[in-house]
Amino acid sequence: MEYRIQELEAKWQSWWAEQGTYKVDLVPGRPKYYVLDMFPYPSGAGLHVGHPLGYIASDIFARFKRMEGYNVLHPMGFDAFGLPAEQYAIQTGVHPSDSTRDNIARYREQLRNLGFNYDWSREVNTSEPDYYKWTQWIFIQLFLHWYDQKLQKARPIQELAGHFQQNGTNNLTASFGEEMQFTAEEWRTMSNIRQEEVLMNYRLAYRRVSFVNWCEALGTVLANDEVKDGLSERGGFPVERRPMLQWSLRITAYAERLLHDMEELNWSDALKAMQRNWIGRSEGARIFFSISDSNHSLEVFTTRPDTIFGVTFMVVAPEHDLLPELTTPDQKEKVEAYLQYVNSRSERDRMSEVKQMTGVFTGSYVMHPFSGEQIPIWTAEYVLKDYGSGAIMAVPADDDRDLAFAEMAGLPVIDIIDRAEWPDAKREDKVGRMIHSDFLNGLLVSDAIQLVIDKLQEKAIGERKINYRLRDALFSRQRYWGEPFPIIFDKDGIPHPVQEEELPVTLPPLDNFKPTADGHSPLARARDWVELADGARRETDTMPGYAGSSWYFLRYMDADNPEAFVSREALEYWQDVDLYIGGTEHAVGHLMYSRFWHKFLFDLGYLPTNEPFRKLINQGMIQGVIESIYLLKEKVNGKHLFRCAGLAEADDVQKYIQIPVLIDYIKEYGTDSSYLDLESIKHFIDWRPEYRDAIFECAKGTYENGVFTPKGAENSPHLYTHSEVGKMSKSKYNVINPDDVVKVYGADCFRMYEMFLGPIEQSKPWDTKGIDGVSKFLKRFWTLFSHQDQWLVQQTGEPDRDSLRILHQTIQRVRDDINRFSINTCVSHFMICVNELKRLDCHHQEILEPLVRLLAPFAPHISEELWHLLGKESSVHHADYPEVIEAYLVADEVTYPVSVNGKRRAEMTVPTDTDQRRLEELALAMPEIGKWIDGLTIRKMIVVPGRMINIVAG
RNA sequence: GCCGAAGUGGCGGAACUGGUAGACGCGCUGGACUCAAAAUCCAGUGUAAGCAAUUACGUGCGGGUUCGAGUCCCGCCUUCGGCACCA
Repeated sequence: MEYRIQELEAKWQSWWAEQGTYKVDLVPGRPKYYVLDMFPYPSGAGLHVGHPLGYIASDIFARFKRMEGYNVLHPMGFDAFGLPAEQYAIQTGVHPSDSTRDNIARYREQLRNLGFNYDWSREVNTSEPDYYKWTQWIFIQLFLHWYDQKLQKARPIQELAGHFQQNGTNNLTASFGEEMQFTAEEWRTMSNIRQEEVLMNYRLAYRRVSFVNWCEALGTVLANDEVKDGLSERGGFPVERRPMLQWSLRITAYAERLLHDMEELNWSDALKAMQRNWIGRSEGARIFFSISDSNHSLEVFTTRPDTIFGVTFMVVAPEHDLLPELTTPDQKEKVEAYLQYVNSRSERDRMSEVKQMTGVFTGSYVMHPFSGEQIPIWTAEYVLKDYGSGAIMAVPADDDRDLAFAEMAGLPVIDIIDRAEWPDAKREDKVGRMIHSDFLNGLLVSDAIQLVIDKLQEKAIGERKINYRLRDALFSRQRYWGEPFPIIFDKDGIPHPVQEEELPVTLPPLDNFKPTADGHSPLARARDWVELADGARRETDTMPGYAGSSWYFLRYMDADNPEAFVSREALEYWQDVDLYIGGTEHAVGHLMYSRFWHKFLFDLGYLPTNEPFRKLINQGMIQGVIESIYLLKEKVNGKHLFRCAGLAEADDVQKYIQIPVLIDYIKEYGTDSSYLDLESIKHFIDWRPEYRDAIFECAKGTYENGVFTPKGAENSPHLYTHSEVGKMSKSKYNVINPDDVVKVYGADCFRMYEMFLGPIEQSKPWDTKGIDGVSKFLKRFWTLFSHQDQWLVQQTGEPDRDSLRILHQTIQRVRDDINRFSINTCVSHFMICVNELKRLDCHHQEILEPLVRLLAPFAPHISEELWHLLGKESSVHHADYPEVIEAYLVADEVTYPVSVNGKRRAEMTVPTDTDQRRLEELALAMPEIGKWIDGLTIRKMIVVPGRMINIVAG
């Protein structure tokens, strides 16, 4: 029997599918285990070798858990709504649902090729109406609820209306957008429209005006990272910040729980730190400064109320609501000019440019609450509208930015903290004694903070407050390929949720996917769909990419249920995700939104758990090498000129641009000396015909119009390319498809090789240098069973003790390493085991049979084949995990390193049960040791049983 | 700038709680088989000196703790990833 990889892998993949080997059902009484992968966006480029890294690890773990006796849920699906399909549709006219369907088919095939144990009967696709019906349903629930901070729980909006009816805003503990105060009487006399507006201020899904990066030329809203220097990254068109009425989700209501509940999760500290920083909780006070010559007051948030006597100016954000009112006629021109400047800058620009302070005086003043002094109000872009109250009290003596601003604007600085007693303290340490601070003088900072807040409270102009950096999530997109909102506006413009029976609200068919000229979603083109009876209209925005991915892990539990997003029965059994593996790029966004939705559904009583993912592992990225050649920016005699990397770098790289080359054409790809030869230049020209007439120059000569003119005796050019490590992406032409690797080496080999590359958390560029080692290992493993046409497995007699020891040692090591997700070292253990068994010429059934089971999670195909060749009928993947028999692990002898003063000088092999005193005697008696301790006094002997012996002499 | 992760042979990496640094694999060198090659098998392979036994040095750099440090502590350097001028 030969090891025919391709044949054998295809055979078992079909068999597993026919047998439903990986299908799972609820089995009451059997312990569950849920292993989840972050589902992919099915892009046109197909799956590349980076995707499977995490999938292989989770596949191994899921199989391992199943063999240990767990009922394992291990599903896969597709995050199928998204911008690329829509852009492809705009370019080619292919409907996003068609391209998405094709891409998914390809992904599914590629995943199948790798032998993953997904239960495909549970596949989800976020772009299918059966799925997004429930995304819409969850949105409606968010719309119909508000958050009660006192009960720390979402509650139905009717209960809030009831509260208003009875008490107005008295004793209200709701999360809200803007602060409101009214009596029950006032509520009752409000118009219906006004009441709806008020309720909108409290709903968990609500509409508000948000500033977006609007690009007129592209007719669309851009994300922060799509904007560079006030211009769109694509095309370089101007971008302005424009207010738009859009849907948002009140994730801020859950800030405290999102922060607090993280403690119990089995996530890395680094990841928790990222989420913690994102939420950004800070304790401080809100203070109201009364504005001179006005009956308004200016609210600020500060973490340092103790520094109130150091305030020398106030700053409001350029978008602050009160700014127009604060601006005096003689400052109007300056303020407006400044606003125009600010508008041209994206949020990212405003945040990244630290050095240069800008801002203008508004002309108004506030009154200091204690000294009564007049303090000027400025506006400056370093104060952000969405953080705190959008205004600060500036204390240049104790804040670097305020100081920089004061220096720029020529404003005074008042020292208020004496740190003489804490010479090493920095500002952020919050220590010191107050000076120049009236009633605070001499107090410690911490005491002063409390005293100031108390005084402010007495005067009713301030209070303690906890502030979060976290902002509400913008939930509207002006796009086609996303979930439509299940919302209808009546003729008064009041939004109403669609009746549950009418869900899903499906996307209307369209053939033009461009946004409308006035910036509305392409859905606005579908007049018949938008316009309803009685002047009612549908919402035309769609939901963002993270809508469908915020709850998909729940749908897998009960993927086809038409009655509910998931049945109670399935939830009671599967509970939550035990292990979630995915990339760090989703560390904040996706995980935060999922946790928020999960908690919300928990509040409504739909879920039994309040956190979705118990344990999380971030896999590293497998990067690619981007290969490019240097093109001289200036044409030479009207022709393009490409130069070898060596020549261009010796010249001046600024004069060149880099043109990426499809890596298939590169010789010695991924090495320092990757290059193009004659043949590859021809390929390149066929691929990019616009460079047909270009000149290619390298040290060996020049290529032009199909002719190579050598400088010396060479007959081929050797055009060195520029190589850099980066993301694998279609646009860099460096995608490596796992199918190609599988075709040559087989899926088992590919899987084990990716694991063998190193720890899963680590990022590394793809390279196949070591893959032969893994391939050889699998072949050697096979030869333990069969060589040429001979079946070697021996069924009679007892295996020898050495073989048994090796087997059980391997079982123990592999099991322990899987448990700590050290999968790369598992592969090494297997290699060592096979090497040893080969050396011992062991072919015994009692050794090989458990070994097949042990290898099954890693190399499922070869294991299944050998398992059946051993005469088994059912799948190896349903077999029990092999057990370690401790008795076999004990070796008869141990080898001790013997050190003198910590340096290893000799080795000593003794029976395992040698006692400590005897070990000391033997070590001291060794001739190799004698010469090192000669003439010295033995001060101490250190013996670590089973590990080492150290003689301390001096 | 801040936060996070990491620096170990020619390369990927191993060393779980402080205990033989370099497991395992690639590559390389030599040998066996072969007309030859591939494949396979055997041996060697951190650096330097030495015929050798052996010795010295060696985990980014500089200190420290310890019988003993890749691992712990202090100070630096470099690379990668993330980001918030957060009041």
